[in-house]
Amino acid sequence: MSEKLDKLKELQEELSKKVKVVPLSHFPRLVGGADVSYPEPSSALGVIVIYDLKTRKVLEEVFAVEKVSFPYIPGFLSFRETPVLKKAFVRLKNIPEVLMVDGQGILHPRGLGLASHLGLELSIPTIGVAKKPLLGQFEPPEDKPGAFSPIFVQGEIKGAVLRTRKGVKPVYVSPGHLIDLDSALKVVKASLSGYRIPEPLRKAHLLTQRLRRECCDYPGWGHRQQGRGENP
DNA sequence: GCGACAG
DNA sequence: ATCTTGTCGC
Repeated sequence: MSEKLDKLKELQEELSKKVKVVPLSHFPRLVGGADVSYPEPSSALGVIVIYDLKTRKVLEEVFAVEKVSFPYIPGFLSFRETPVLKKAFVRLKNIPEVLMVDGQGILHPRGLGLASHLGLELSIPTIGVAKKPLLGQFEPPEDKPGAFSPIFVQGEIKGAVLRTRKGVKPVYVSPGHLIDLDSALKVVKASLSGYRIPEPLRKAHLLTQRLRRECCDYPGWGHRQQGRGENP
């Protein structure tokens, strides 16, 4: 009954070999934020927001709805959320230099968290920013914004616990694809704006929740651009 | 065997 | 993730 997962585990191990952990060549200006909500148990709503680090404003927002085709199983989140996020991604006019994803990167049992899997399929740099730990050994970081401590997995540093705000629970950062931990931390820190969640992801999450209730599904859906209030 | 376990 | 209001504290 669970040989299916064994098959997927092999796939993850195979794909993880293709993940590149390297420093980002240039500091990014356009940072994306990707998140998913569920208007109903059978459908997923994916959102990607493009945030301009220079102007500190949202440049573009896109979303997509897709039937859920996989259950939530810790360690296999990417098979559930990657489809709808890819669908939303192709609707972007502006391609982000790096995409922050709500979930783990290489800090995963088989080195292929949602951020890594998505980055691999999109061939763009991605960063995993999770609100809870999935695995690893670490010490709590100091209660000061920007403070962080490494997360070890079998003696190797795979990510970091980052304090984004004083007196608030930290977030778990790890490289997704085409980026390393140092670059990832720099980007996440530069994307903070006083809240626990970095701005690109926070904006994506807010939109994901707003659209979830605004009843969905009708022609003309899927695209939102700066300035204009609604859909083209 | 038991507990943990991203969203 | 989702079901859900008020309340305590910086």
